[in-house]
Amino acid sequence: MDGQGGEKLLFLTDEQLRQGIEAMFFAYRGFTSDPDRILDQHGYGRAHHRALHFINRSPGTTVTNLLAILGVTKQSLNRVLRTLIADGLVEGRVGAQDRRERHLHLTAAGVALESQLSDAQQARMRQAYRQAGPEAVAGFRRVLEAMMEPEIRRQYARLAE
Amino acid sequence: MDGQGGEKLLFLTDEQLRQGIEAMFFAYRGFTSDPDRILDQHGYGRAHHRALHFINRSPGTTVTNLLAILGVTKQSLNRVLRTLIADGLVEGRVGAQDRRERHLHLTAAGVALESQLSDAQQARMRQAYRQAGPEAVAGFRRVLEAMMEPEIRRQYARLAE
DNA sequence: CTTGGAAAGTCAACAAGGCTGACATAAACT
DNA sequence: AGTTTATGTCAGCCTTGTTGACTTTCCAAG
Repeated sequence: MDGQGGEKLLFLTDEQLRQGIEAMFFAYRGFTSDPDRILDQHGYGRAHHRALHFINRSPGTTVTNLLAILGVTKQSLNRVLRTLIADGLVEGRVGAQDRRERHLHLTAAGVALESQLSDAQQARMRQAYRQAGPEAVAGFRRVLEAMMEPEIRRQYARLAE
Repeated sequence: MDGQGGEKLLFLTDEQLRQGIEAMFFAYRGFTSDPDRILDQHGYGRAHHRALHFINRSPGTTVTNLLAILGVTKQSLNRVLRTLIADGLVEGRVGAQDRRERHLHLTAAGVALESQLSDAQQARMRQAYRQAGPEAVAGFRRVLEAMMEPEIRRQYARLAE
């Protein structure tokens, strides 16, 4: 089912794969460049952006949840979270049922910065989507999903619910 | 040409863009995970991989060329290049016409490691391409290209020649 | 033939953001 | 009462990015 089942798949030459790899590399740079500039002005880095993004996405999420999504150690995340809380962008509320948990929320200031970052990144994404067309977008999403680790893909799908 | 030319483009909701952003983030993690594991065993990092990749791609390229492609400072690149040369994976040949330039080449050992990294990354890419199908791949590429900085897109196109 | 400037390399210092390991505390569970 | 879980924190290390200053080499133009 592979030898000739891949009628159109014969085009998967070494060179094509290599170009796909390079496209990912260069595109990811573009993808992060706008938020990076904004973060820089505020003295933050990409790690802060990621935390803000996912707290905004799932308000009330716990630290453990966030660790699983971000795939970093708690020490690494804590360093970032500590500064965001100290700067009044994030709030950690003690859990109602389980009081060990901290439920993370953005403050008004946190929402403001997240929006600014999000707007910049979304603007580029929108431009790319428009330029490529709706069918390209569907393909883009399918390939990206197929590229994720299965475990991560599940979390990704859960977020999109 | 934009106001209503986007018949199908009305679907660009905030939520869709957000999912695209998350897909990029998670997919990039998958994209780098296999090479990362191999690099770790050799005591190298992603920066070494990038250097090996582009030297392999454009044998005889100069340090300045590489700097432009990688978008880092020469000090940063030099540190990586120095270890690769010391470890006998890369060779820097003095330029024939302009003897200030170093023309970079992989040694046999360099080619071996690059292949190992490349094979791992290509395997994932191939699997994702097959799973998503040829039309999705075309769309994937179009969106990625539209996401790059224009300057970078030109370099990307030049590489693909 | 001198001099300006480009290409390359090096040293030092610093920061972000990963990591490990060890340990503390509070709360929940058994 | 004892164990497990969630979180936080200290200390230290690594990679990989940065800036700034400086040197060496060497081409090319005056």
